Amino acid sequence: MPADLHALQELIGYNCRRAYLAVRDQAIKPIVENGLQRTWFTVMVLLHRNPGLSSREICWALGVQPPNLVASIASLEEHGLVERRPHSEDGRSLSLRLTAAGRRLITRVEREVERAELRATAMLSDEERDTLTDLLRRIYTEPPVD
Amino acid sequence: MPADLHALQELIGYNCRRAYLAVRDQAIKPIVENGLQRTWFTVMVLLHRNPGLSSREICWALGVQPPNLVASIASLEEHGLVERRPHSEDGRSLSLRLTAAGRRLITRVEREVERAELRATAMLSDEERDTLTDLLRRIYTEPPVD
DNA sequence: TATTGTTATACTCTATAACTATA
DNA sequence: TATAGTTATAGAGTATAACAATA
Repeated sequence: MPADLHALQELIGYNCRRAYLAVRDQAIKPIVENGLQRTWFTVMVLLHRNPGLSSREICWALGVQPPNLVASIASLEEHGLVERRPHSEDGRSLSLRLTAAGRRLITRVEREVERAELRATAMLSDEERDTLTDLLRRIYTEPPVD
Repeated sequence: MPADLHALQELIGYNCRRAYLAVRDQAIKPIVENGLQRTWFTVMVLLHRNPGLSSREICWALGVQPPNLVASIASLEEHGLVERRPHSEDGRSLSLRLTAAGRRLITRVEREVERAELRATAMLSDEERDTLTDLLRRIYTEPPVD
């Protein structure tokens, strides 16, 4: 006897969360198979398009707190995927960019993650997938009333 | 100088997660203001429509592991919101249902959470909100290819 | 032998306070 | 004084192994 989930499925937060977990379960596979962690992947995608970002700028872009990025960036540097340089204008900041190895790796992983996401959402048409992405983006880019 | 988030915003998982966090930040307010935790709220909504569910059935419905529900259900019982009865047919199971106080509380909180979700998604029309909910639900109810 | 509820445990993710060095 | 990066730490959330009671 399956439970009646109707009341929960009316909640937008519940649906976002369940869909996120379903997509993540697929997308995480190529990430770990290539020796990365989820946070590393997100940081690397961001640095790929935005070389020279500081740690603080990554925090703003991803909505995470600075202390939670320290270990990830240190690991990325130890693995030779990211390098830290002194910022040219601000002695407090460190300028982050992918190494050549980092660029090679993230190019491949990004492609594999996109394929995994397509598999996880194979029940949607291309148009439905575009609609979904647009609606979701509007929720977190347009600020709430409160 | 805002970072170029274009590559991340192409990823469905990233968009689901950011939208989920934005909605959750609003929906959590009436939950904690009424002395509940997020997990308690979800369990209570489920029990409201499905009196008599066992702990294991709640795990199936919510996609969580049994050990992670033990503390929540114990707390709900201590607070007089949920009661455990021996299952009529299976001596191993415990039948869970809301108390009268639990029903009164979840009725109010559910209404307030719905209002909070509407505020968090006020930039969408009613039709767009329905479309979004439908697309998200299909992702986690229709199983992936793998 | 299998399942329910449970304990113990560990690992990840996230949040806050406080330090240091630079501005 | 304010900010960037960092340390230490604590709290959620989630996962697995193993046990007793029941099937």
